[in-house]
Amino acid sequence: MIYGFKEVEEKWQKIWTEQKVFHAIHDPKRRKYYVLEMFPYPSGKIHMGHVRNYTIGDAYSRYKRMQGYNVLHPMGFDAFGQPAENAAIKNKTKPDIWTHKCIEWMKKELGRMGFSYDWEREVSTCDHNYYKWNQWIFLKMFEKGLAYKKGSNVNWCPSCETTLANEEVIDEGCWRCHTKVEQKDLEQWFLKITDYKEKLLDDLRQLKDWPQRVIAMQGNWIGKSQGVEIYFRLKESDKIIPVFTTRVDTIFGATYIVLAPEHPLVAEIIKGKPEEKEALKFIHKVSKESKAVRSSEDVKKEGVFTGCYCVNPVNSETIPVWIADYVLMEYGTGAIMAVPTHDQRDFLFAKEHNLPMKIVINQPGGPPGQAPDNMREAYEGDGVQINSGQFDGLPNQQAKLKIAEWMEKEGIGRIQTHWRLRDWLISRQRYWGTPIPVIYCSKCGVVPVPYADLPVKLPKEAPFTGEGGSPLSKVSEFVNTACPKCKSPARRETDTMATFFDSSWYFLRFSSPKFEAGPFSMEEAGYWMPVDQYIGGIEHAILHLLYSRFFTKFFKELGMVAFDEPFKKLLTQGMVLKDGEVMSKSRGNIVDPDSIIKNYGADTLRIYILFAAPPEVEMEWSERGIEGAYRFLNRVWRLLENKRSKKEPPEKLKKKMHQAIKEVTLDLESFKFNTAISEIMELVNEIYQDSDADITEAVKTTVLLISPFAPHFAEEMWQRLGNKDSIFKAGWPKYEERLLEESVVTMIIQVNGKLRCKIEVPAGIAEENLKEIVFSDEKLKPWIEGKPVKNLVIVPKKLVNIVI
RNA sequence: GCCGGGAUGGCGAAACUGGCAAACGCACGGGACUUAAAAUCCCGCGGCCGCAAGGCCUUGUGGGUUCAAUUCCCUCUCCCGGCACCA
Repeated sequence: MIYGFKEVEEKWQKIWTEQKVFHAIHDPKRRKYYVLEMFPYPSGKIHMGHVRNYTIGDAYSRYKRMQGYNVLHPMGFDAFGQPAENAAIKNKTKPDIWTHKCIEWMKKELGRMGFSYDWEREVSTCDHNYYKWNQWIFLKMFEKGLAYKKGSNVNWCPSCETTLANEEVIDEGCWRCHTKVEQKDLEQWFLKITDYKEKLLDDLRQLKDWPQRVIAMQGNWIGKSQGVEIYFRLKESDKIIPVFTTRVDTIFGATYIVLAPEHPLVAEIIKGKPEEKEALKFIHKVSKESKAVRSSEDVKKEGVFTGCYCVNPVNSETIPVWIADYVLMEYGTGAIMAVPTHDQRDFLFAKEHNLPMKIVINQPGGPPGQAPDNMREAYEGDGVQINSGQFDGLPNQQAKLKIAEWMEKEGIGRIQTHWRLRDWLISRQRYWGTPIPVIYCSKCGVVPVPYADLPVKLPKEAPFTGEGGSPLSKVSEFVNTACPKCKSPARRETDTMATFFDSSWYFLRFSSPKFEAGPFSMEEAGYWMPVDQYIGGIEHAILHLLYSRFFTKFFKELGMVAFDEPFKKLLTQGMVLKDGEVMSKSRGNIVDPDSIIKNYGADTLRIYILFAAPPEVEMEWSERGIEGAYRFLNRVWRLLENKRSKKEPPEKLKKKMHQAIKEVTLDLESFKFNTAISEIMELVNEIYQDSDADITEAVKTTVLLISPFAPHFAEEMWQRLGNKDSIFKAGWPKYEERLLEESVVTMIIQVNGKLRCKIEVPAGIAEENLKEIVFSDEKLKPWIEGKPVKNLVIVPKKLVNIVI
């Protein structure tokens, strides 16, 4: 008998849909559980990555439902974005038509996998009922000064023809198309995420159930570094040059200072100096170098002397001011103090340009008072201060604090913190996104669109030529409008929002997807949120997860939510590989989930993908593995053929059954689907061993345990076992600890830590009796006979270790 | 360089708080059933020595703690990821 997956899967999918089995109802009396998987971009086809992500979430949410939780498990589409525009250009269609078609396709494919979504809560970010609230949120941020426009040097992807946020630049390339990113000076809209940097960093500590690496990545990205800003006064003009350092303990060793070539003071201080010409030449040369070239490590550090001197405020020494390409304007103050003896970069530069050096930290164990001339590299480690005035003799870590405090008191420095995180650039010069709800009036300036006028709808038509420039700017009916304040002719903003804006709060919308008085109902969000379990790819470790945390903190400030963090637990699932590589069109190694569903059924695919590896590690695709999963389901299916025996099931089967319930339950709690399934396999193997007895209970249990993983299969078997109602109403099986207790236990007998034999004894055996049995054991004789026992370790019910 | 993660049979992996290393599956070998094949069911399956009983070795490297280490501590190597001329 072979399991007819096709009919079975279609049958149950139809029943689930008709009976709205997965519809979540707001009910504060019940305990809720919110399981969410990152919603997909509707490309039209689901890939194995989606299958893995959504199977994990589905299995877990079905399990939680069976445990009696009121489960929210919604799905939607991150539907704005560039591929729709590209498709429009390529296929001569419109982005919204293309997108909606893709959504339909994808819904069908998701349906075929048997995922238990509440489709009544579906949201699509390109729907104006959704993006209206993007605009509303933007206006709120604008009111609070968190959304602002400024001209600056921004990342530009020449292929996508749009600006990018810092977070979207990966290895100097565009996150979407990998094209090398260029720098451009443009006026753009930013969100002041930096206002939340401290909370974003500190609250990472709350996220106990997030993967370590995601926490680490966000921490790195936010990049807090504590140090001191020191004021150097120019010798001839009294102008102050602030520099930032994290090594204030080395300040007495500063023998020159260096400005970035772009530093605003440079032009002023070199003016009229004999060095001016050389300096200008150098600055010009550096300005032509790309960021990538300039920051590559093997490039020699170059620089020129400015002709100026300044004063080291701690010891009044006069030191020269240089310009060099290894100092970056974007970080710190764009100027550094150079301590060649204790910073490797400064060391190399000083050697190259014959600049003076002074040791101020004594290397422990090293020759005391070593001359800088003998140094081969800078000493960056800890040690004791020397040549540092009143701080001599202090360990440098202590000196760091003392010097900083002293400098603050003297007014020559200030303790300061620098951050890597920059404000979030959200303007995109693209059509298929949320219009930024702002109007430019020649009289009134930048005017936000009044709330009552939302949504600012995207025009249905726009010219998609692929020739660059924002398509919206070419739609005159859209662009030309009246100023909301003075009614005179005005222009609309034609940039749209980055799509990461859309996805920064969709999890809140799911709580009340049709709410009309705001982005979400505070009452319903208050019940469902935060997301209890979030599941998605590691590629969003910074981007989406950081932005969502930022939005949540903003909503909290507005009093719209009561929590700090949107996602309580996070699981980042591993990628699905084929032949050791990521599946991709360009590699031509894609396995289409649909073909697997056709040949083996969705349940086989689900079981396979959960069984092959733990969810968070990458897994290698294996056709053999699929066959194994298929074989396993059929093996379970054949249990239906079993002739009903009246023979009492043996003790070991009952025990295995309860053990399986226990293990599967524990494994599910910690997302160890692979071992959960292996435990069910063991149970099935045991049932086969005892198939001459009455196995009804054991089979029932097997089907219940397998139901979160292979839901159609389980429903069908459940029905054939004589049950009328859906298995998902049956409740999660319970185990009895009592039945798991062994009356006879196998104990391991070790001699000097080495396994020598095993004995079976009653579980509650007294130590004295145990010793007696052990020491009279024939097999042990050769090992212990005639040797004095030095120690005897007894671990009850487990082992005895005889030390001789 | 800093931060985070990892390394276990031919392969994917398992081992709870330190207590039988390799569960479960894949691949492979053998047997049963069959005219035959497929499917299925049963058995074997880390390495070395041995007819066997059994013994010795084995969780990237070297060391330590412990009666006992895949697990804890230190050293090193390699792999993956993030940040980085970041001052």
